[in-house]
Amino acid sequence: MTSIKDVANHAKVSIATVSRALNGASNVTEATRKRILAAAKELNYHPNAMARSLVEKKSRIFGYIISGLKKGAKHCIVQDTLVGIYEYASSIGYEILMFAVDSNLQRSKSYVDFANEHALAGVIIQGLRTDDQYYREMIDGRIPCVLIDLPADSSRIGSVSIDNAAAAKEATLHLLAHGHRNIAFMTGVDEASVSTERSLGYLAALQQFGLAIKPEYLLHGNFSEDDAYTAVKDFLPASPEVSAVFCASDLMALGVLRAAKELNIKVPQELAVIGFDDILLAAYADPPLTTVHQDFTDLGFEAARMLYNIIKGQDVPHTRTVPHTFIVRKSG
Amino acid sequence: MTSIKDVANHAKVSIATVSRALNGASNVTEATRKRILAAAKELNYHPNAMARSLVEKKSRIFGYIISGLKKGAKHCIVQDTLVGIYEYASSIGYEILMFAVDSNLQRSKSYVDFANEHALAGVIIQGLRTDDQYYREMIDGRIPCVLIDLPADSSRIGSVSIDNAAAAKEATLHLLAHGHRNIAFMTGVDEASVSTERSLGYLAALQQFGLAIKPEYLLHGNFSEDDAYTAVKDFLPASPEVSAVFCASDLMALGVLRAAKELNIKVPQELAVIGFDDILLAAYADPPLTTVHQDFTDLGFEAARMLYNIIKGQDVPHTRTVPHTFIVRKSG
DNA sequence: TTGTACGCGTTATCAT
DNA sequence: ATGATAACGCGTACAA
Repeated sequence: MTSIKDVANHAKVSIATVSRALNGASNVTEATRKRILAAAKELNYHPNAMARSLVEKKSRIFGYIISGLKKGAKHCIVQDTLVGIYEYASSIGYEILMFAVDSNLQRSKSYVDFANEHALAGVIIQGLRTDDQYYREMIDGRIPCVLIDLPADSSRIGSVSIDNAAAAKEATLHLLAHGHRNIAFMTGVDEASVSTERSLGYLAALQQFGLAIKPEYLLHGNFSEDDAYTAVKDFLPASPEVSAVFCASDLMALGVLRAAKELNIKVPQELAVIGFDDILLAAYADPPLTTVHQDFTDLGFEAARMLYNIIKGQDVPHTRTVPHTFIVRKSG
Repeated sequence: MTSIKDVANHAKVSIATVSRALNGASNVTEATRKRILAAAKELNYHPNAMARSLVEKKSRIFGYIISGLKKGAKHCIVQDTLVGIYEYASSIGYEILMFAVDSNLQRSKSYVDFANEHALAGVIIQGLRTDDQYYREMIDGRIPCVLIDLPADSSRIGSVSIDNAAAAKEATLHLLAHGHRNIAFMTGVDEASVSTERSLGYLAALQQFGLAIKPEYLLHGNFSEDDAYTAVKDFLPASPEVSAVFCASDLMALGVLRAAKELNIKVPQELAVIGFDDILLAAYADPPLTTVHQDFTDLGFEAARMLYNIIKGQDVPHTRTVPHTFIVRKSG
């Protein structure tokens, strides 16, 4: 590999001048800069990323830390988010280094160690639960973090998500506007903040209509298709007055759809079902799912952009709400 | 950050001894090794990846180079593959650095530069066309490569894929066994080797049945749902004798399904449709797609495993065929 | 404006 | 078995 030394020799200058010229320092004659740039191009010189990171004590790499990267996922959330992160990162010459937590792999190190070892410029964290074992250590550390779908509880770190509460309220209001009065809510895992937000939106809508909250209408699906299926399989026959189920994720809505089919309950005639996320399968479900669309690519892009701003010390808001869309299809 | 120096001071030895102890060199007293390990653990020491890579002239990072990472993909191929790569990589303490080509981003550098800058231990390449501008430079370079779905044309590089020809033949034979004699084939982009392989399998099956090859039955869908839709929209009405279409990808099969629905052609009664890949949507299509299942997570895992073997100089085959499954659903 | 020289944290070579 | 020290390629403080 050609190093800065080669360029220096070729351009008849010292390595210091090469470094200055290539990094846009002002104190370099235009003539020598030209010569150096030409030499660099001719030799196809590219700075060694490790050497640079070593001396700068910081790499030009973003870590993308995700929980729940596992085989056979029914949605492309990681991929879609990655597209957005990648797009922004590549626009500023940064790379993406992956880290998956809890993919039941035995890892010898935590993502905190991971981030430190590589002197990551910053990390984007997604899918983590606030009770994760390394969460606090990471966001209290010296490496800038942006969280996707987790609230930022410190001014030092960033957070991007859609307005989950508003979106959930919107969905519930849609059901209410269509005459439904006994609406069940299928929540995800309690430790995910989006679960809380979405249930808050659901409750707010009921309240707006002056409806009483029935605790027995709160179902637990753990963001899992199977768990949701199991939950409603017992619940629906026992609660015939329930005419709609709003699910905190499409996957759970799919589980509800399957249960309804087996119970011979027609959707949407006898039971309206609304999901959340608008995963790819939502539009292809039978019937197609009415749901809240969130654009994970936008989320990823905004997360990366915010991370870079934080790194550069820009004084920008550390919380960003990305627009969502309520999509009415056939299921409710 | 705690460095090797801190550990050395804490354990009252030189940094050289620490390095030896931590890297499992034999010439270290068991007593001092214990002391060093204890110190390392107490100080939560983790070697600086950049410093190590710099001196070793090779990082412990795999590059994952993909073409076609773009927003709104209808399949999770990248994500699924990543899961497999990640699983193997993390089992050997390696990380994954991403690189997307041609996502119409202006990148200042090629993936060859990318790989060199980071002194990648090796790269896994997916979705690239053999006529890609940097392809030869990359695989002729000094960095080990494993290709997914591209044939290896050199003994230095690896290649993993399913047996595309056999799978395509299997699918075509299925149609033939069900009495179809006028079977159209929707191919992908010609520069993708899987297109060639799959059309070869199609042709082999016809030949086995002593059927003539009709060039007009060869449709071009460019692996695109819309292109496939357009292609059959004209073709099907003009060729009523065609009773089956075998598509080189599920996405194209989805396009055919859409066209058939608009043309009021019943699938599978009047037209059998078979896809390829078994993307998530395949099972949810209407009717569910009969298709060839390929496990991208396996593909990724095997690619990473092979890459590591090549790096370690293991004398193993550089071509690996991962099993596929023919899945009969309702469409054909 | 340009060059010299040091340091980043590690591995490896050579003494001891 | 252990320690001192040279490299790895780069940025930068300081000297010229």
